Amino acid sequence: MTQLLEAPKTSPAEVTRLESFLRAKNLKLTGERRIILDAIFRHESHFDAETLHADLKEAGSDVSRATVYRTLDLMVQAGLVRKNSLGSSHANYEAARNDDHHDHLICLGCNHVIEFFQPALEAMQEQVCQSHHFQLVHHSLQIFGLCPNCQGKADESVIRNRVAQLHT
Amino acid sequence: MTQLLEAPKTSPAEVTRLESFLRAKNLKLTGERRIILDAIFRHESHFDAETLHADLKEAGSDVSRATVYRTLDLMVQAGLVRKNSLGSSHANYEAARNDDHHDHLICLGCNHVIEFFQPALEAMQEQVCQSHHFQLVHHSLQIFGLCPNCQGKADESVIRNRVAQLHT
DNA sequence: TTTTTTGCAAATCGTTTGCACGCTG
DNA sequence: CAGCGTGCAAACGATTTGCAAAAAA
Repeated sequence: MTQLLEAPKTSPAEVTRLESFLRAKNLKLTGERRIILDAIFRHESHFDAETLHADLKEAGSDVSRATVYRTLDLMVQAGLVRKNSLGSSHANYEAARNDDHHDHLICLGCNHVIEFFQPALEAMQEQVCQSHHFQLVHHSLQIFGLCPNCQGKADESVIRNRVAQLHT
Repeated sequence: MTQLLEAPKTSPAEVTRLESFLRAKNLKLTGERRIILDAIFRHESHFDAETLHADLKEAGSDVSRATVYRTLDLMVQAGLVRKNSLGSSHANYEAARNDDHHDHLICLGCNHVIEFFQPALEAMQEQVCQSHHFQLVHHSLQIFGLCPNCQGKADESVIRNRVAQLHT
């Protein structure tokens, strides 16, 4: 929730990771890539390409929208960023700080996102795959509903409608 | 509007369900809506708006694309159709034949979709919600990987790339 | 008749791309 | 210097919308 306006300081670990990814692919570490990586890791939570682009502009870095998209893509490939939709029709991203895989609870009332990790759930998915002789590569679990704050307050029909429009 | 000539046979149950939904909302049962409902339930599996529109055209029913989209939306609200993305950037739909909720295994090699239902998995999601005082309304679980046929055959880097592009 | 629906085409939204120029290795 | 990267603006694909004409209640 805290918006950091100061102190960029991307952890050196991330820069290093990006560097080796780029080197391995004969790609270059440009100023724009540094700046974007930095802006990404300044976000505490989820963000989208538009927001990121706005952030950069506000910070005085006029990186083009095209470059933002291209770079986000690159970061995803490098494993530095994760991409989710969270039910919306446009992509959302989050910095991959550790290797902390998690799933999401998404509030249909206020759009608040809660992250959770449940090993038993993961294990059971593995099991499902095994029983179908299916080789698991990736999975996405999104749970939509109402956070404690929004329970009772939300209009039933509005919620129904939102559910019908979800892009999941 | 044009009439279908061959063995439509939407189960009367579906028509009835649509009728009562429409009546409850003071909406009208038009020829287009009948025809589209019919086309939807003729699909065994998943389909998208474009495909459905093409089907209709091929069958001689020239329903406009706009109406297809509008009607799919309506059907989702009526609970007659379910909407998923299956990882793609456009919406996919499937007729809701019973109340058979299920999740999906999606092959990154051939796009084959396998449906599964695992009660224990559902229960565990309920549990996660409870522990977060979160009121579950809807959930979406998609597992991406390789079906038995595609295992071994798929190019590692191609798969990696597809995963990065998933819209989930 | 009154109200909802349709078709059309234009508009939107998020994202991608071709190209000429600029920068990194 | 050879490529890769960037900005720009135009292109894109999926979906939505305003409006006048057409159909249902």
